[in-house]
Amino acid sequence: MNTPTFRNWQSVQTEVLRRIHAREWKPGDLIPNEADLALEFGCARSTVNRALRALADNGLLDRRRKAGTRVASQPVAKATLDIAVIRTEIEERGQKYGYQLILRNQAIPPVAICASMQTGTTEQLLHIRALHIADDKPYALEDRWINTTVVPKALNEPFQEISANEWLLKNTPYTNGEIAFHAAVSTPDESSILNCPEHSALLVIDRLTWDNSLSVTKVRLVFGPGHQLRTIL
Amino acid sequence: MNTPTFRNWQSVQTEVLRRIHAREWKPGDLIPNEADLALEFGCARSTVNRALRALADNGLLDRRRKAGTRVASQPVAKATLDIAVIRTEIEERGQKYGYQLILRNQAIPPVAICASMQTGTTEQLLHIRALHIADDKPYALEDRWINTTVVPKALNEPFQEISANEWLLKNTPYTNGEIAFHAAVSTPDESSILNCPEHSALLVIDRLTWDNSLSVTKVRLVFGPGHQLRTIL
DNA sequence: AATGTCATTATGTGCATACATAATAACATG
DNA sequence: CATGTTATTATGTATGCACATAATGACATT
Repeated sequence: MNTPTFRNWQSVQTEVLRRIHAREWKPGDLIPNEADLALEFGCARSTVNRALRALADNGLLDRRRKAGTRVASQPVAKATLDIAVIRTEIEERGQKYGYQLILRNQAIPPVAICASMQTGTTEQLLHIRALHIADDKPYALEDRWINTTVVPKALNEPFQEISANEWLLKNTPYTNGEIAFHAAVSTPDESSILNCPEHSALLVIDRLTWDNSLSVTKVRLVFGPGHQLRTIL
Repeated sequence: MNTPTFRNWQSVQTEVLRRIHAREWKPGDLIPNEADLALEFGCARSTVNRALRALADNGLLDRRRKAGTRVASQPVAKATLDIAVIRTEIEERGQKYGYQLILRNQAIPPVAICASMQTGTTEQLLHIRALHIADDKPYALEDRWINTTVVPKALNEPFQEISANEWLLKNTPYTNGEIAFHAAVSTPDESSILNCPEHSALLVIDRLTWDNSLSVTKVRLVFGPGHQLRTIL
């Protein structure tokens, strides 16, 4: 059997994928080493390396020095959700974006917020509540605390036209963050703002971002009923 | 000022990240080309390329041939959720895993399922309902349809001990899939199985996987109240 | 048997070079 | 002036080579 030669790393990747899908290499199996594959595919080892590294990044292969490369036995599917600016998200779906500021003041947040943001319990933060609107219908309720020690410039922003969501993403650097998704029953308050029946099930996203060891902002986004987050595997 | 030399692609990446965070390079800015950066950093162009490519993969940079590399103006945060086998998920949190099969039969699915799986409306599929249990408490309800034309071997599986979730991930190849998250109010049925109050807000994951153009399985996972999906940014 | 040493091995990475490819700008031509 | 051609430029990638590094196993030593 004469194997065709694979000229680029994508085609090598495709062929390796094919073998995994066709179960020629089963989960847990050790696959040939880079040098051998390079020989077989008629390309350089670095080309094979590139292909296998990409697959390992996607969780399909486990690689360890000396131990070799094996097909992941628990093929962990990685769902990558793109968290964009809400305005962009809405506009990309061809809907009209609207925005309405509900509240903007400085206050001492509840202790739970203080604790997670690691700010003092006597420290005032900037509190913003706002509604994002798609095609004149409520889309998501944003409830945010901003650490003004870290982002003093936020104090000069009215957030009347531009949402804190958008302003912060454009103007504030951050190094890392956490994000969590869960479902919650709507409070009377949320129901009236989002114009939905009480006790609706709402998708909630909590996000907390840090600049090095200082908390920048903590935000809760409550989406209207039926909202879906989707992505491909 | 004498610039230190950067010996590896990670340190180049770190330095580029620093400049972005420090706003030396702002969103939308064009950054120097690879050759210049290589010169500045005292390394090879391929090293710079590796670093910038990695950052572009993470959505922090936009790169286009000839046009050059610029800092992403809409820094789209990418939240990567690892979707593992539920048993593993539970065990990794140090909890005891339990499993209970509720239903296993062959039936013609509702039209909505047929439509999304692109199977005929007269075609019988394998229907599985099962409960995943963490520390003796209901964790998630799995409701699944399996295309037995594609996975005939599933017909020989009792799914009494091993969940369909786990069996399929280990035994069935797939090429692509879709996944969606949303919140739903519990039905009476779900409430009793998950042992939660009626009208609880539950996190629901719908997943549909394909092997090339044939649907493999469609599954709905309904998690108990309070369940969170978390990841880091 | 337990422990330590060392050679071996497979992946990880850096570098110089070459060429491919996409996008753009400059230019020429009708 | 519009349009097509060409040169230029920055990224994309393949290759061969070298060396780094982690993990392993074989072997020796206690």
